[in-house]
Amino acid sequence: MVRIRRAKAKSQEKESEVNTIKSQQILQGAIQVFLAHGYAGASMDKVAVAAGVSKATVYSHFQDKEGLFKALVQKMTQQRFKSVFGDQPLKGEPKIVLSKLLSAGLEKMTEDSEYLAFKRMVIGESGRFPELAQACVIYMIKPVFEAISQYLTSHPELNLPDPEATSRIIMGALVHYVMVQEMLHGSDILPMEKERLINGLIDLILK
Amino acid sequence: MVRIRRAKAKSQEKESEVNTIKSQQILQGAIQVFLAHGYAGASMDKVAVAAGVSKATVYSHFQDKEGLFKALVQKMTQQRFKSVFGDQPLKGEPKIVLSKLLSAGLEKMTEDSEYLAFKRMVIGESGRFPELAQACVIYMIKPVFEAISQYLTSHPELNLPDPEATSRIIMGALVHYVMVQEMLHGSDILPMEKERLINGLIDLILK
DNA sequence: GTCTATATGGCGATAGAC
DNA sequence: GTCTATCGCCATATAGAC
Repeated sequence: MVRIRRAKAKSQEKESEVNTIKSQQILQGAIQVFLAHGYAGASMDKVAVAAGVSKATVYSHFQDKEGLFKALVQKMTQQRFKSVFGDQPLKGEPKIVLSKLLSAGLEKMTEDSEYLAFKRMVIGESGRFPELAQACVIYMIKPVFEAISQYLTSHPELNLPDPEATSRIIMGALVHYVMVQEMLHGSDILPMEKERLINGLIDLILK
Repeated sequence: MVRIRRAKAKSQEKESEVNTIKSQQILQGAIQVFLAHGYAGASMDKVAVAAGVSKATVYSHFQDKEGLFKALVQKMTQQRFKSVFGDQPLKGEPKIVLSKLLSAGLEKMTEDSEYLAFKRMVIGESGRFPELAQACVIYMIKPVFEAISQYLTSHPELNLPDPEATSRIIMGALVHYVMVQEMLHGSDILPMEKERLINGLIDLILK
């Protein structure tokens, strides 16, 4: 896993070519393979086939397997945030805004199987690739946390003693629900309608 | 990954020998290796070395790599539940009981690095081993959910319209907190004291 | 730049000695 | 039952032709 590099290795890619069509084509193939098999289970042969190029071409665009993996994760983390949260500024009456926001978020997370596979992989590899896990926190989790916190803080009529803690609770409830129902395949074992979770949350907040 | 078995393969182990000292010794070595490297990254050679036996001995106790992995996960899921939840029947004044329960649970989860590694692995492999993920739901998540639900339900003075949803919210807040701070190494990026989360939760519930 | 072909090594699994 | 030795395969990574 950890490997010696020539001194002064240039971050992880060949820099000048990161955004060529071929590079994107390879990354696209790599996404399929890594999401399906995980880091260790993904082979550079499969990536090459999925991308429609030869294995040597993969190595000419990315330094090695680890570099390809890191480029892949960084790319996905950044392109994910846009879709999870619309660019809505979060304004309006709390009960309605929260209700819409939470159900939209839940729907997005449960429907999007690529998102599920991505989260699985990042969590699974978070012990061996801590920087990638942190990138996920910075680019996906933190922005959502800050948006919700800001909204809650700007509504003092909610009487929340700690809006940031509340924001964490909201995110936790949603993400954990998706984790149990979808990622861990628990929907038959511990069934619960999405609406119950959302209403339960809103009740607690507005009560 | 999926492999053909002789017809009538006996579940996954050699049954009569599951609880021999050698089997436990092998499982102990396997735990170290699988938790450190994940399923695909773990090799039977490493397991044999970690267990202090030869590779052939590993194969004489477990049918193959997949069988060993499944035995390992089942063993860990079951031995975990005891420790996460003391056998306390959850009685007493809500504010105190909840406060103690939540902080004890958080402490256990954040401190126990083996628990973190185990969750990482189960989630990471949940796409390729759905039955193992479900075992985790049945033996670890469901009992906790039911204990909390039962406690909340038995305290109608809390005025909770949906104690089961509330139970989910509590678990979600705690588990997600641990996931962000510890598993994803986010404690420097999104810092928050445990007490703030717990107090935030209790405020919402008792409010 | 991209290919085919290959080197080098580790992997899962088993045979056969004891 | 447990070991050592080995088989056959697939992995990462690169050399060299075009």
